[in-house]
This record gives sequence, structure tokens and C-alpha cells, in this order.
Amino acid sequence: MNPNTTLKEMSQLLELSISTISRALKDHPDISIATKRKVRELAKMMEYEPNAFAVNLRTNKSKLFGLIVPVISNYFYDSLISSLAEEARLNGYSLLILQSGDDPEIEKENVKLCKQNRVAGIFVSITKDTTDISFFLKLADNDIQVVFIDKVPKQDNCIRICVADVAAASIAAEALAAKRKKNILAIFGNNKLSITQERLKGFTTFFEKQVKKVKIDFKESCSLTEAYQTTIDRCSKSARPDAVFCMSDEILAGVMKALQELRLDIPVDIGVIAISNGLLPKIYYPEITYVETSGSKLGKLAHLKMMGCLAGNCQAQHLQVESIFVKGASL
Amino acid sequence: MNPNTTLKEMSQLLELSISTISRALKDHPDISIATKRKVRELAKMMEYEPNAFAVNLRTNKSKLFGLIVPVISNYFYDSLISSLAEEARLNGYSLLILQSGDDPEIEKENVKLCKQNRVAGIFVSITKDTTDISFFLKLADNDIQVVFIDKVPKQDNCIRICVADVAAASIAAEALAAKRKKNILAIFGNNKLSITQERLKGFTTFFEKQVKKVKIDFKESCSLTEAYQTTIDRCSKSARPDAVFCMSDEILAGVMKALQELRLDIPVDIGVIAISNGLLPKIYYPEITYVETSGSKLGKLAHLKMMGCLAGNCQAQHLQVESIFVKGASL
DNA sequence: ATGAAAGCGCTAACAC
DNA sequence: GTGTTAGCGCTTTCAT
Repeated sequence: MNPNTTLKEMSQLLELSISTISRALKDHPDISIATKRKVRELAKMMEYEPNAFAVNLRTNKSKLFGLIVPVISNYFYDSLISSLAEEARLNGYSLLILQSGDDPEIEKENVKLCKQNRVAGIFVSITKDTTDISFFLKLADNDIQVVFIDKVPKQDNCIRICVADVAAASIAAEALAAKRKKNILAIFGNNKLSITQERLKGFTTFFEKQVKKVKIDFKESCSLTEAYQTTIDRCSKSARPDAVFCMSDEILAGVMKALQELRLDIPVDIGVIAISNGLLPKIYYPEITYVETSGSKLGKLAHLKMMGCLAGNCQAQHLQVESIFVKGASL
Repeated sequence: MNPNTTLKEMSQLLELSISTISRALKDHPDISIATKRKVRELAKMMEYEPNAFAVNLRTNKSKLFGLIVPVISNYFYDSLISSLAEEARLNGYSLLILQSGDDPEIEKENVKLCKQNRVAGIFVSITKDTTDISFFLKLADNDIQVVFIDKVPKQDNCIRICVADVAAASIAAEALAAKRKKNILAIFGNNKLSITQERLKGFTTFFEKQVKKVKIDFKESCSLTEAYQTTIDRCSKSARPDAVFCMSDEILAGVMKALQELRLDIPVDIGVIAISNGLLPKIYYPEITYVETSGSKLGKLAHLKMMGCLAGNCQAQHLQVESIFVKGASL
């Protein structure tokens, strides 16, 4: 057992003071070249690593970001987390990852943990039942920046980074209209979520304004299984829809399973379009046409905004990641 | 700006010493009920949160685990991470998540970060190019436990938690034999990985021992696209295989895409079986028959072993999570 | 160019 | 039952 090297140990070995060692290692101009060399050599040999706790205790800040999401295993969050972790790494930060399990109580506990660890900032995608965000806003008192991502509160006195939900749904609606679809099954997720409301808005607004005489069958389906069942129900009938719109990857998965079971030929018998992260659409044949809501771009933007905040530039703001239409062969 | 409450502030307000406050908050028997009550009330009012740095600096240990994986967005790791994070949370630990990008250099950097943060332990799934694990083993000197998960080194002087790779492949092979498949396309991932070698071993050993006269076409395909191409190549020919074995979810996705394109009827025209985490098989119709290698079970076991280690019980060991045959309708 | 000392917030051994 | 003190490892101001 050879525990971590400290400045003190090195100072004793070299018969120098602790502060000299400290300064030598940070290349302080006061220290002589010779001393610096000696110190650095020893440090390397002894595999000196500064004790993050001691450093942080002084500055009362850590090189840590908290990330709170409802759940990690999800078609969307993995890429978000991945990009956030990578961006953080490139900037010398690490990511403390916390799951709320979509439970507001656990979410609060997680915030507490972040406070205890004096994270520099928190990225959070809120639960569907989070309405009171005062405890997030109060973190400003502790000099902890908060950036809401993807699933964000309604309040506008905070920093929110989202995919362009309204635009994404609108683009999908436009694609459906361009293909002259007249009888659309539109499946949306949990209605409490901001993303659902926004996507619903984008979708309906487009059809109200631009296109009349289109029958749209709106359905809320919160899981793969529900989306599957909805599709089986609606597509077995004689008056089958001529296209399905899927608000999310999870819904897309359920829809596709049903369509495969019904042996419908895509896009001949029925068209499919989704709002998606892009992973799932590519595993089907034909590849699914989708509007991309990139978790990884979202992560990059969120991280950028966070760094801006830390640099003092932290007004409330609602930023959006552009949605891109990706042509597949399903519509 | 109302920064974090400290013991000192409270001690001044209550005109008590810092240590009394400290003890009151930890329910030390020496402190009078009345004082405890007063202190706790004030602490609650001031939203006192102990400064993790100060606590950790004393104990030189944090309630933190490091997790190093090649990449987060992956069909398997999301569930592993999810379960690890949840288990950690339940035990009062948090998870520091680090991606190596499958680069041994970054992996080393990540280990350094873990050291600096004085994590209590590290879970690591190594890169395909990690051969020298001495810097992992040396962490024992710093009293940091290391638990290798899933992608583990060959050396046996360490703690390794894996899915029962040999058994999983063997179970799949058995299922194929039971269905009297005679011409099998078997697609495996990167040959450098321990999991590939093990699964290959399980698969071939079964057929060598139990069943003769079966033609097996082994192919290494490291990505969805490669697996797709392999399947297109081999299944377009007249002498089409009567079954495909997929070593992983990623390979399964590629294979299924190809089979859908070729409009082959599963399981009539061709059987499919995979080793999988279970998410992907359920999104297809028919649902894919698979041998489950649960990332979440792996996480639970790894965490259990880690806690054992911390309690002093840390001999080198190779533990395996049992593989379960999950009947779908694809074989 | 180097050293001494204070202090970040907390705990615990040792007073009284 | 409560207070005093030392110290975890580091940075930084102020000496010299």
C-alpha cells in the first residue's frame, strides 16, 4: 500500500518548503529553473496527482457537472449523454450522472447530491411531473448553473436547450402533405411533456393553416407496446390510414412492429415518418424517413451554453437545435 | 448570492462551538436533546448541506465510483450504466462517467481523473486495444478497487464480471441444432475482444462435440453495416443459409435489415437467433429468439462485488451472469 | 528565489 | 454536555 503522493512528502524529500513545490509544479516565475526541474522529476517519479478535494475545498468549485435525466436507457439519452460526456472531457470536466427514475422526489435528492459535490453546473432533463422548479432556480445562490435540456419546464426564467420541436413536427407534417396523405394516424407521447405539447402544436398548426380536408387521427401512446396496439387497432380496419406519424423513436418501434406483423408494404400500403434520433430509422428496410432531433447536437449546444454561463454570460434563454429532414424510403 | 451554509456560520448564530453543531447533526449521544433540536431546525432552515470536499479530504475517500466504458451510446452499455447508476444511488454512491472512445490513451487519462477524484472504485470495460493492465492493478496501492466488466482483460489476477459468454453461445448453438439447422451463417464481432473469443468458443465447441454434418459459415463483421452486407451477400445466393446466428445486438440489427430487404420470411425461409440485451429482439415482428445477456444484471452483480471489495473481500475472481434463453418466433 | 502561515469545512481525539 | 485543537492537502499572501 503506497498511498497518494502529497506535496508534503516531496517537500521533505527535496528539503524544500511545501509552497516551493507547489509553485514549481505550476511553473511559477519566481522558482528557479533548477528547482523546477528537480521537483518535476520527483513528481513524475512518485506519480504525484493533486488531491482534487483539497483543491476544490479551497476554490469551493469542482471540475464536475451533474447530469440528471429520467432514465439512461432510452433511445435518445444515450447519445445525449455520450456527447455531453465527451464535450465535458475535452474541457477538463467530468460528468456525474444521476437518474431520477422520472420521480420528482429522487430528482430533488439528486440536486442535493450535486450541491454536496459542489458541481459547477447541472444539466437536467426534468421528469414529467416536475412543475415546481424553484429548487433549481435557487441553485444560482450556490453559484451552480442550471441548463435544462430536452424535457424543460414551462417557465421562461431559466436556460432551456431543446430540439426545435415545433419545427420538427411541422416539417414532418409538411412531408406528409407533400405526399398527398389524406388519412393520417398521428401518435404522440405523454401529454404532460413539453416536447409532446410542442410537437403536437407544430403538427396541428401546419395542417390547420396549410392543408384542409385531411383526416388526422390523434392518439396518445406512452410506450412501445401502446403504440404497437394503437397501430394494430387502426390499421386492421378497412379504412386504413395511408400514413403514420411517430412522435418519437419508442413510438416508431411499436408502430413498425405492428406494420411488420400486418405485413403492410412500406411505403406502398402505408407511409411512415418519425421524429427520431436517427439510430432506429436506419435499422429498418426500407429506411424510415425522419426528422432528426439529434441528442448529440443537443449535448454539444447545452455544453456550449454551460461554458458560456460559467464565463458569466448566463441570461435566461431558450435555444433550439435545428431539425433536419432525413429522407428515407418509407414515405 | 447566498452561498452554502457552513458549520461555522451556524455555530456563530447559535453561540455554540463548531464541534457541537457537527455532533448534533450526526446525532452524537453526548449532545442534549434540546441542543440537537435547535441545531437541526437551524440546519433545515438554512438548507445546510455538508461540504463533500471537506468530508472527503479528511477521509481521503469519496462516495464516488468511476465508470469507464468505450462509448455510452451502444445497445448494451445504456442498460449497464443505468443499473450501475441506480445501484450506486441506493447505496449512497454516485457515478462518474467517462468514455474512452475505445482509445487506450484516453482510458489512461480517465483513470488519472478517477485517482484525482479519489473514487472508491472503478468499473471498467476496456478498449479492444488494452493489453497492459498494470496501471489498473496499481490502483490497489491507492486503495481504489477495480472491477472489470463485460470487456475484460485476459489476465486472471483481477476481478472480472462477465456475461456467461461461452454458455450463451452454446445455448444458441443448441437451439439451432434442435431446429435441425444444417447451413448456418454465424456472424461475430471484433476478434480482439474477449467476448467475441468466448462466444466463438462456445459456439464451435458445441457443434464439434454434439453435432456433425452442419455447415457453418463464420464471418467477422464489426458494425451494423458490415453485418448487413454480409447477410445480403450470403443470403442472395441460391444456397441460402437456413439460419443466422448474431453475436450481438448491433449485428442483429444489420442482419434484420438485410433480411427485410430480401423479403425473406422469418422463420419459414430463414431462422434467426441472437445474443442480445433484449431490447432489439422485441421491436421486430416476429420477435427474435435470443439468449439474454442482461446489461442490467451485469451492473447489479458488478456493484455487489464492488461493495464486497470495499468491505474487504476482494480476491481476484471471474464471475458470470447467467444467460437465459428467451423464446421468440424467429427460429 | 524560497519559506512561513493562514485558511478552505469538517471530524475526532482530548480536554474540562 | 460542550469546547479546544490539530490536521486532511492545497493555494496564496506576506515575509525575508
